[in-house]
Amino acid sequence: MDIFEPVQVDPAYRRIAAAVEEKVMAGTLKDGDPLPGEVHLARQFAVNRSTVREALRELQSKGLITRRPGSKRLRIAHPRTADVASGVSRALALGGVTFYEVWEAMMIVEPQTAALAARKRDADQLEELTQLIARFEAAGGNSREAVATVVDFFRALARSSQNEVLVLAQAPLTRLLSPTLAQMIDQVPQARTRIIEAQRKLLAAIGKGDGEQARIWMEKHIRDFRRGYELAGISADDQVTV
Amino acid sequence: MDIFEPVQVDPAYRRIAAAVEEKVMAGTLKDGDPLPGEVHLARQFAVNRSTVREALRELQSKGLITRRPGSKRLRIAHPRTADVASGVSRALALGGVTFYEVWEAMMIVEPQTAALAARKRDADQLEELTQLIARFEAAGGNSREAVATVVDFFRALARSSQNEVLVLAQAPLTRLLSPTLAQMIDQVPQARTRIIEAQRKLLAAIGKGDGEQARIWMEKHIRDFRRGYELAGISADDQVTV
DNA sequence: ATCTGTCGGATTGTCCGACAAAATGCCGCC
DNA sequence: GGCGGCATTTTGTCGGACAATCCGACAGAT
Repeated sequence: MDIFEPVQVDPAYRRIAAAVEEKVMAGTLKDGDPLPGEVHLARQFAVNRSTVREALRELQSKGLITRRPGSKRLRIAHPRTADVASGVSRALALGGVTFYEVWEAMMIVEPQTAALAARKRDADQLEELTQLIARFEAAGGNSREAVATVVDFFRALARSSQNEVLVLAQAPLTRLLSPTLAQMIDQVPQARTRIIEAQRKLLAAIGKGDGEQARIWMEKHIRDFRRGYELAGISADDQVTV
Repeated sequence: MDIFEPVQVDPAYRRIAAAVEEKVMAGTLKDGDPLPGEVHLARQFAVNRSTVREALRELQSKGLITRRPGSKRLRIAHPRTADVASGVSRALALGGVTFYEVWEAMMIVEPQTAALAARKRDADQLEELTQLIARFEAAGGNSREAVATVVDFFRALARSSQNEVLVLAQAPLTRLLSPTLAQMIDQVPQARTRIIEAQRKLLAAIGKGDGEQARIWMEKHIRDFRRGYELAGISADDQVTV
């Protein structure tokens, strides 16, 4: 009986967006290429400017086109990690994901990422990690800055794994954790020193290229997070927020 | 010297989108709630309908509002896994991620996910996995259908882990792998039987609640993928595509 | 030669009004 | 109560308009 699929007539703005997206994905339009002006596009697609603009908004929110600050021209862009990660965390938060689920995912991803990083890191990244530890120590009572540093540390570590997929997978996790992380750093006195210790051990292991040690310390580090959260009175069943 | 940050004045359509998004995230607008009509919104925001429409396109592409098929009314929606995953895979493909990176990420995520699934699965999910194996066997020479089944198997397995984060993390990976997976199934004769064997062993381990066995078999399964790709003449350094 | 002020053209952000097609709602009818 | 038909609403798209502002060029000042 179901021979016919529901016919789908996409509105013009959607097809225009799709056309541009297709050209971007195919590499015809490369990163940084300037997009023609709206009137020009409207003429090309034989469509009204308002219609083009709706298509552009869609592409813009996908991160496929962007405007350099203080400029009018739209340019082709490749979505940055931040763009995508924010979408993922939004979806997870709306999906009612609990703190435990995020933590569990981190327990799976981070230790192995650390192990990889230990094997693949280069000198620059080692240097960056070192500086981030210093920055965390310097942050002192400023919990916002402290959290930002921890997040940066995780990200730098993921980048050291030389695997862009892991960088992207990890970004939403830290983003979802950071609000409560701030809370924890404020309320649990020993949190700061434990974080520093873990980061130092991680750095040492990564510096030596000792993947197994890195993995073990990262596991402790993440486990510590959970203990810290419990001490701060945050339940594992609480839903994460953005 | 750099005392002043670049001043940013968001255009109206962006602030409107942000206003709606804020209400969604705060839970004021819940999933399924109908959105007022465009003219109504335009009056509320004291702005032209065209401006509202641009804001709506942006929200739409974020998956925060959607239209039920064959309906005119826009409704608040929570982004589904598919929405977000497509954005992630787009970003990864544009980022020039290689097949090896995706594979490596899968080697990290999937075995542990399988182990979790073995511990947490319920009867329904076990049943679903069983049927998916049957569907794969039935697919026969239809490589499109076969690939779709493999992807569904991975997804069902991730869902069995009862961890929505893992479901979301895994979706882009299989999506990026599937084009080449089809190629491989077509070209490597023994691929099909090996996949079936791995799926059966996985199902058995998960059925018994044996996490360790599930982990081991998933590891073999993923490793097999790589061998299969090599046999099909796909280099690990090839960039993935969507 | 470099910096500054100015000017015209191009482009964007926003508005207005309009219309056909499709969906929704209402109403009378069976 | 269910159903067909008509009026109303809503969306998709169009055309045109205007102020703000960015861009590039050009001339004048230091």
